[in-house]
Amino acid sequence: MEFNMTEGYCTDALQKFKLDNEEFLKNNIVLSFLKNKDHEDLFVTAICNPTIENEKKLDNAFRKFYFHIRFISFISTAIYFNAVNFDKKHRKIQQRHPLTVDRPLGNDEDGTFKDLITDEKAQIHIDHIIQKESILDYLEDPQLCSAVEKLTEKQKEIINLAFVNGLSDTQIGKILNKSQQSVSKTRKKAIQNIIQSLKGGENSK
DNA sequence: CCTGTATATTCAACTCCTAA
DNA sequence: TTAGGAGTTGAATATACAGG
Repeated sequence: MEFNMTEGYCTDALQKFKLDNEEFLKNNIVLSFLKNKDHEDLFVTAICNPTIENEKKLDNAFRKFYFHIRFISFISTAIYFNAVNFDKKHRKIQQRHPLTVDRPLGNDEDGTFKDLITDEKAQIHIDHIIQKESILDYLEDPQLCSAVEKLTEKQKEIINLAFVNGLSDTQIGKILNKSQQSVSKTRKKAIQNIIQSLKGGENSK
């Protein structure tokens, strides 16, 4: 670390400081701070003329500089993790809702990608549609429908079995391979969530 | 009153997701 | 990367109620 010694009048003081604070002057933040000409001047002045005012000026300059560094570091970390989270979320959505395959194949060929794919899971079984009743089929109130739609898949499944099929907690537990207590709790939680949603809807009016 | 059944509650442990 | 919140679970226990 070489200081600006054009002042010349306190070379000894600066040399002494350098010797006494070797480790301190190797610190990256300190080095970075002193790279700025104004900071270096403040630093040299504070050593050559160590009045309270000069030290205060140096302190304030360092505080500002340090805040700036921390702020940039925070923003940079936040951007990084947001990017990671966004990527994770995006991949997940893509996994859950595969991209449309309706795009034309191009290359002068007729048809789309879906014409080339046979996916058993994508087959629509009319029996399933007819048999699989949902509680939503029985609800007319849009707010209530929206509240039910907000529930987790587990909660919706249990609500359906309990209120559409009229099964007991124990029976539902057997079907879903869960304990009766677990079913009871999830059902109750679902109802609480519905009430909460409805209350929220009312408040927002 | 006792017993059996259904349901509710409490607690600790766990996973998953989100925000920082 | 990590802390914290929400959701879920099973075990243990409590409560309600019908029937003998």
